[in-house]
Amino acid sequence: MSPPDNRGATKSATKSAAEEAQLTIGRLSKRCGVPAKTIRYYEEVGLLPEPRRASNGYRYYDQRAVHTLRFVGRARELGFPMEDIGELLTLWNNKRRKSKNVRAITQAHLKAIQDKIGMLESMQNTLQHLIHCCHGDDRPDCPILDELSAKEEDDE
Amino acid sequence: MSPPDNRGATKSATKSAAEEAQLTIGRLSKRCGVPAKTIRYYEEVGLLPEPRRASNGYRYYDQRAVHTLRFVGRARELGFPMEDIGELLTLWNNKRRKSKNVRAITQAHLKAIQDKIGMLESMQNTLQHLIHCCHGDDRPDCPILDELSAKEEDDE
DNA sequence: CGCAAACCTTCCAGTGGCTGGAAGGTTGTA
DNA sequence: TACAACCTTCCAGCCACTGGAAGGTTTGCG
Repeated sequence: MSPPDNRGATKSATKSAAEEAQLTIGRLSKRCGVPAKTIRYYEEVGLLPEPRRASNGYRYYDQRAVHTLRFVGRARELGFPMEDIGELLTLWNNKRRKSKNVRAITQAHLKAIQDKIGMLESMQNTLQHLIHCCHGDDRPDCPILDELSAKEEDDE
Repeated sequence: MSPPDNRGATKSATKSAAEEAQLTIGRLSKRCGVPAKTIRYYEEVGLLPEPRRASNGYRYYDQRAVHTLRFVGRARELGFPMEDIGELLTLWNNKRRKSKNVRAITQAHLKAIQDKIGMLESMQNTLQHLIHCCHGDDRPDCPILDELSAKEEDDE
């Protein structure tokens, strides 16, 4: 039932750096800025490997897990979908990778981002125009509603 | 078991325009550019009123439904969330509305859009920089992966 | 008139990326 | 020894659909 080793090594500098501090999920969470729930979720969907379990069932993580989770966290911040991140992790762990594969994933993701920006900017332009046209007072006349309910010619 | 009235009035100009052509969900779908599945969904979540049902169980829609669904469709194209659209519909149907209420909803939505654009542009900038730095060849060295795995100082 | 294609119906499940909460066991601290 | 603060699993929900199964109805054509 006892936790295995020096997981509380944060304050003691006596332990050598080579001895890996084992982290509970809560500590890993704080270190990487990723909620514990999310870490479990990443594990469940196969993005993160299953960590060692102590006899009490607790997950214990090593330093490598910290790096991996930070990698995932940063990739998520850049908006990469989980599927991409899985591939990026594989490439990251493969010393014989070709950087063009990494680049291709990134390029495709960038394009997806740009497409989204384009759509949002189109919405933005229309909305700004509508807001500009609307008096925004106590009267009912409203170009915004007029635009939303505008008739358009329909064939068929 | 017989459909109620002149739902096939598309070709005959003999019927007066005042007589409302009743549309099946499929026809309404085509007229408004919204999938039938989505129309049922909108009804289910209360965004659209329940239409008349013929004795065979089919939904039949009148001209008013066409206008409403187009309104919803356009609002969705502008990215309004369903909750907002519900409020916009209510205001649209209220002749004593105040246009400032419409404007406020639109303004808040615009801000949400702009926030999203800001985040995406930040991602875009980083991604462009990374892609620019990466050779994208057959060698493993990759600034993109370097960036994602960059160490940062951690307290605690 | 018969038959197949094209409709329509309901219900259930899945998408992405978490997030909240319940119910229960374990650990750390005063 | 009490109790907070962890940890565990499992289930449900978010948004706005979308897909598919299983079954009934209508339409168009030979």
